[in-house]
Amino acid sequence: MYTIGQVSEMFHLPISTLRYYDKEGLFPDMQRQSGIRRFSDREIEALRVIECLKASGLEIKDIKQFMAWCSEGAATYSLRKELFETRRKAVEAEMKELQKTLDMINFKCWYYEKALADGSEENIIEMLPDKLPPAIQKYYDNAHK
Amino acid sequence: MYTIGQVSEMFHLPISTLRYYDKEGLFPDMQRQSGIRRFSDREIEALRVIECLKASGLEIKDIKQFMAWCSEGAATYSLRKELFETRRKAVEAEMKELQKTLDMINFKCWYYEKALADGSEENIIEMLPDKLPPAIQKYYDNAHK
DNA sequence: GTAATACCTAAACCTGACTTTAGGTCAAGT
DNA sequence: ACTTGACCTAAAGTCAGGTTTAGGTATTAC
Repeated sequence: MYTIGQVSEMFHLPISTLRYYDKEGLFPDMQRQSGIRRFSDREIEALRVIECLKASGLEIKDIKQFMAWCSEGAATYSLRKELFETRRKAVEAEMKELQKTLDMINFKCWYYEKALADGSEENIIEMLPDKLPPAIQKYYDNAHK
Repeated sequence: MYTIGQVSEMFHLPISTLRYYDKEGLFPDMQRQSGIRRFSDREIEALRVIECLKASGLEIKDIKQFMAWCSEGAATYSLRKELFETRRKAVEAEMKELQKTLDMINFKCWYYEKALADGSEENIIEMLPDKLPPAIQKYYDNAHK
């Protein structure tokens, strides 16, 4: 059992954020002792899942829905499983997007390195798109698909 | 040369967003013809870079700074290069975060699949953390590091 | 000539996720 | 007794990144 201050330190989250999560219904079963929140292992695990779902791009109101399902027991296993499968697809898509972004960034890093060495961008434009170093080719392709 | 409507279709961005970007200074050199914006190749390329920098997590006001550097010519090559190198680090970090998130999601998918097969979560808790299927082990480790 | 389109601006509005403020309770230490 | 520290609430404020609204111009289509 932990106080809000302890949980705040454990997760490096402001107390105000924990209270906000609680107000939004993310800890539907949290107990209180004369008004004071008691975070049990259940809430600690919930918080880990909250961070995961948030990082996957899920909104607070949908995390609330998930937490409500958790309170409902075995009847919602398949809903919960489907939610995580949808999250998996979303995260995989996001990672692909980020890989494309990284490709373009790498191209730009190469580009400015060349511009710095040349003192101008002129000849870089000229050498595109056929004379690119092979390692840079895909970044260019990606950036100009 | 394109009108705002054509660019809107090319990039699948609302016209209001393009005007907002312009207002925020993201197209510092855009020309107008009797009040109407003319998007040249320069602005089209700028828009590609804007999408890249946005996807990398950069804020609009910092993208504006970058676009201003582009207008200043060769004197800012190294600033621009450093910006992209910083973006590379940020994106790489974000991808690592997303991989951890994905690991936990995969664990949860496995968990609910097992819960559904068993009809209860009881025995799953019991079989943790030593008897996990090897393919799932790292997801659990990650989720409970 | 008038109606439909496509463009324009300034300013207000919106959303999600918090954070801050203002005021209050309660237990422990001095 | 009284101050300190950790907790509490409701409500207002903040911020980024847009979107919507209200009113206007300019060109083409009939």
